[in-house]
Amino acid sequence: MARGKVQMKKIENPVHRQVTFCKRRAGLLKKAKELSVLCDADIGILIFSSHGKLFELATKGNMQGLIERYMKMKPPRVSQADQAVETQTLDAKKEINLLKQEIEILQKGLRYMFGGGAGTMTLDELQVLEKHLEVWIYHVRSAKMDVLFQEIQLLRNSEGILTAANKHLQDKIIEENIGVTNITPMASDNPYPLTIPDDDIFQI
Amino acid sequence: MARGKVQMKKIENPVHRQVTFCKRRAGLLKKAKELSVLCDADIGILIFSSHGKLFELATKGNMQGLIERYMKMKPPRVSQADQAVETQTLDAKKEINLLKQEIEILQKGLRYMFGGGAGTMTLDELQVLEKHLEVWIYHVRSAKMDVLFQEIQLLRNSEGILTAANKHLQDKIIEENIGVTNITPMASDNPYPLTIPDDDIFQI
DNA sequence: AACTATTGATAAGT
DNA sequence: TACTTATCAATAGTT
Repeated sequence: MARGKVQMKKIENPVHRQVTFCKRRAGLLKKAKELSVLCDADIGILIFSSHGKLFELATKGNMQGLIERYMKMKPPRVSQADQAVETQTLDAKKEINLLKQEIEILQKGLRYMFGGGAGTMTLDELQVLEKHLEVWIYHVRSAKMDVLFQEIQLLRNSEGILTAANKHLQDKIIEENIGVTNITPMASDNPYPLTIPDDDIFQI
Repeated sequence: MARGKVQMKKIENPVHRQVTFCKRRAGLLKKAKELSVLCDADIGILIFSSHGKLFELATKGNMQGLIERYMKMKPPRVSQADQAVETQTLDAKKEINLLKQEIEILQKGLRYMFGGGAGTMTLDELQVLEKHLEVWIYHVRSAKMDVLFQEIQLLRNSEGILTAANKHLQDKIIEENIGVTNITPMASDNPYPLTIPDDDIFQI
């Protein structure tokens, strides 16, 4: 280069080094672009400055594509993350297969239970299976109804207790109003508490 | 450069282009090494020739490390492959959950049947089971209908053949009655045989 | 692949 | 930071 050759070693003067870095970096990228155009090559350049700043060039498309292409050609090292994902996917597939098998078994069991034969069922078998299913669904609906009735019963019980408690309270209030006419009535108290009352509610 | 400037466009002559590619590639890599040494930079270069051949340079350590460093600094875009894997994993997880739920319900259904309706299922679970059973029964009924329609079709075909055969027989009888008046008519024979007639039925 | 005329890059100075 | 310029390096075309 101009005004004296340069020693092939790190430039010690930081200012000088920074200037050279800028100049030569620009030159390198220019050369790369030229090579890409003249020879129809696809070139990617990554430059990390000594301070960790990144400069990049990708002559065609994007750096990502270039890196992926590079990875495809040199896939020896598999990153931990990739391995983890791979393992995860394999595990998932295994689990899916196991679950499917389990379902298959359960379904076969059910079919067997209901007298249905293997895959292709005859009209009679279908008839039987339908009957069984109808029975089953009837039971399920019954169970559902039971649950609903239980809840209704519970609510009714609660209602009864609450109503009784309320009545008791109202009586108390009337009583007090008769005894001491100047006392403010408590009618504005919530007569329907939202919780089931404790036993001591009757000892007010 | 020497002996005339070059146009900044792809060199058409393949031989010429190949030579230039070699020369300039060497020059580019040399410049990169110089920059790396002089300015303490970490540089990676990927060059794919127009024929897809890969040339690479990593001034410090290896290209993998450089790429990983690059990825850390620019992680915004997710590659298609990654996205696909991600989707796959999610799908797998979804499928697993669905299968698990199905198994759960089937198992509970079985238990319910065997236990004669022990009240171990919640209202929601009963609801789901009922839905499943409805779907199942729907499928069974569809299968049944398929079988029935097939049989009807078969019967209709048979009916056509039998009707034709019957007509033929009746014609034969009328014919014979005209020829020999004393022969007893065969009109009392069952005009609709229950089996599909053999070919020789026409040779009576 | 080697040569060399010429262009391009750039180190140092401003 | 940008411009200048002397000098060196890269290389296009040729052998």
